[in-house]
Amino acid sequence: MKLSAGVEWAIHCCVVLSQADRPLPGGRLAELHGVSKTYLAKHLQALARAGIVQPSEGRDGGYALTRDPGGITVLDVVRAVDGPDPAFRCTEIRQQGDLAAPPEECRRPCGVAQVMAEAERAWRTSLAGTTIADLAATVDGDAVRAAL
Amino acid sequence: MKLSAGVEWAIHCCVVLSQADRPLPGGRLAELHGVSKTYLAKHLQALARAGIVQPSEGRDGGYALTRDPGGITVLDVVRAVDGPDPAFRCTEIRQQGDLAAPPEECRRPCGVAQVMAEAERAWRTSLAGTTIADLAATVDGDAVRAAL
DNA sequence: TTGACGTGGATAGAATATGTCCGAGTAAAC
DNA sequence: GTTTACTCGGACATATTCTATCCACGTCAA
Ligand code: FES
Ligand code: FES
Repeated sequence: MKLSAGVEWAIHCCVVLSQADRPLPGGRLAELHGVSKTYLAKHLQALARAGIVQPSEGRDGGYALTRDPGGITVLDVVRAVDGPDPAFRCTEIRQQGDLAAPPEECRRPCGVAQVMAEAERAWRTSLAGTTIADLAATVDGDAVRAAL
Repeated sequence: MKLSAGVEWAIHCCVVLSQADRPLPGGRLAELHGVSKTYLAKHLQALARAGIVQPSEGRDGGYALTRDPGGITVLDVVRAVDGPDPAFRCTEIRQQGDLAAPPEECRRPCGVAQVMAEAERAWRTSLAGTTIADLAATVDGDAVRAAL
């Protein structure tokens, strides 16, 4: 199991944006974290599609959060960047091969899939318990604002 | 985030093995589930390295569980097949770029990394709460044993 | 002796993640 | 209103990983 590296970038960008009072360009956000401008832009686009950040074009444009940092959970960002697909995908192998179960036993989802789904639910619940505002409180907000 | 498809194969194989009273060859396990023999063999080797199954070589050889199904958790199988690396890997981008935090502020792990680690802990805890024996109780054991 | 089986590595192909590029469009400045 | 600089957005390569296959070898039971 592997999570896209862009997740770390995106969350940190959201924390920085929560400290800014005006839109920040994608290139500036990349410089602040020392990462690829163009690749970060791709993830910012994903955040925009998810409705987490609002892009403004033209000169002095950039990205800004669409709502209060306390209303954006870490899960929102992770789902936007990494995609909403669950990590475990059941391919219904119980219906294939020599010991294929009859269809009437497959109305209920496979027990294995249920366990994996429950675990992912716990994972998402944990991520949803922290907001960008919570994370912003753990960093030096003054230093971030001074770097604008 | 994506989980290896071999995880599904491996868990189902462990459930089948819990119903068997003698070693089952890897090729037979593949036929039972209708999957690639050679690729499944690779995952079975991973299970063997993790000490979950015990291979027996030579004629009439095969794989058997090393301990009671009640002592093997789903997490054990997932870690064996998918690897022990955490899904989220912090690259310490807070120490890079224009707003690099000074080292004295980086003694504690980044708050973002803490949140992600806590979520993965919840995921693993959930997986560790179910054993192969629990899963075996949800399938038709008679049908499996009849297919031997 | 023989045949079946697991082990490990080497080897392709497919899918995905990562990184880069340039054009269309926009808003500010003059 | 024109110019200009700046932005986003998607299309385009590259690298890494996952998936799948094959073969040579050692092992064990019949
Ligand atoms: S058939 Fe997919 S998890 Fe059991
Ligand atoms: S620096 Fe890696 S998660 Fe914050």
